[in-house]
Amino acid sequence: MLLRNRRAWSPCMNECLIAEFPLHEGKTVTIKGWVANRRSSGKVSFLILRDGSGICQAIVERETFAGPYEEIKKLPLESSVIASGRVVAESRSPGGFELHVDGLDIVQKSEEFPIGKKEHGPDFLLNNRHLWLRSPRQIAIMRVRDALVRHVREFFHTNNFTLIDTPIFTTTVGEDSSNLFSLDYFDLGKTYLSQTGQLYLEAAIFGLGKVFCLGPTFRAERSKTRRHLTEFWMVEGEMAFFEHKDNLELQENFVTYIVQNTIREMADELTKLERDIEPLKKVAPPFYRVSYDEALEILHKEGSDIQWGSDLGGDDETIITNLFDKPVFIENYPKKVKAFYMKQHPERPECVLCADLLAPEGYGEIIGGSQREDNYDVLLKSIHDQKLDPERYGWYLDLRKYGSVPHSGFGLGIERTLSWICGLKHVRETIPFPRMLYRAYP
RNA sequence: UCCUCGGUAGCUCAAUAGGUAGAGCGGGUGGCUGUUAACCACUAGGUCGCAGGUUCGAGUCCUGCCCGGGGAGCCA
Repeated sequence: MLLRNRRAWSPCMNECLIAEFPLHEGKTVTIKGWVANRRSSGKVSFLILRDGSGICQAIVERETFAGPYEEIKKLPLESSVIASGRVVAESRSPGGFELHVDGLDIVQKSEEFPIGKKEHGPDFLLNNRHLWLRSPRQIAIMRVRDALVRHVREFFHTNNFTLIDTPIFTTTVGEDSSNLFSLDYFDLGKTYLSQTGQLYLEAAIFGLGKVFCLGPTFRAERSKTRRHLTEFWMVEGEMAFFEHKDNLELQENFVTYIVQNTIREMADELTKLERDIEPLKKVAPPFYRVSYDEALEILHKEGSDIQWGSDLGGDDETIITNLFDKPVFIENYPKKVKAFYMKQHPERPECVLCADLLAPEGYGEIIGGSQREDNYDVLLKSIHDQKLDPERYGWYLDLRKYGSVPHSGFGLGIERTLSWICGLKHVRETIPFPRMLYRAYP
């Protein structure tokens, strides 16, 4: 197991983390944590302790324990404690070691903990998200999230990308302003919470070549499905001199890197989440590439009546992903269903050079990407066609005047990707405090 | 915004054809030398989402509203 230093200080000589028990077998140690569960059997009490690094069973025997045995026997769940005792190998204890307690201080005797050992409904759990985060399953998901984000950053840094932090308040909208959260910005009027950092990344490539951003993104879509949050995290990459094909190759390498490293490092957590990782092991370049036109053919064969020109719906995506055992790119969508900044297809002006990446097993879209329109006149026309205000895009149009180059980029949704990796039914469990249509508490 | 399902004890749910509101978990009390969401016994706990209506009688039927789940559209 990978041990990280979670201690800021160490006032007790023999204080250690539960995760470090294998190094302290036979020794007397002190741990600080919470009572995750408790059982007793007359003369023996078993406390399941959690300290942030792991869990272990602590055993307190009435005959030998010097402290207030009866109080400990009834200690409410989630009470905070400092326990000292000898570390003993014990196969019946989670983690393989148990603590034979000889001293136990109660830091705080908990009130009755709302989240019990049996099932709860989503409404109750989400209202108690601040407490739900202590559950083994939620702890596992947060660990996988941490690993995923770490590998995302690692990939970009090892591939010579520079991190660019893009603004949260924006006046230039990436797509349709009806889906933006707006707010009053002093005397300047309306400003919006960012729904993408892409336009700003495009400005940065001229100085730095390859750049990425990772941050929260906001969508005021009134959608409540297992795939939607109003606040979610997105990582975006933008590369100068990358054409459409280069963009897809980078994306397959990127997704492969983050998936393979995360499942390798987080095998224990994924087991806890009962995720069968065999399908994830197949994630390797090349991914399948299906054009929008081919996708329509497939869908028509499967009985869909989708017309050319409309976007793929959730059901359509599910049909396609179920036919493939690896992620699938859907390329070259009709221009009219995509954003104004996507580059027109050189041979088919009614289409754009773009691709969405659909994750298998029914998880659907995790990446949206495209080559960007680098021609000033074509871009200006798109802005007009989509009835956007060209004045607000002055700076963005400028980028096509001073050494414009072919360039491409993509954005990957952290929560959807994590949901796929963890095999979850809903993205709400992938973020510590989910923001949804009817939920902004806690 | 639309479609659909639901709201009964702290939590998860049950309540047959309208006829005295139940269980498991959690809480309390007691028991058990090693347990694995431990177990056993006893016990407390309810404005049946809210407001009207039908009825001798409504958790159950009707109307409106509120809150939530799932989905559509839209998207990562």
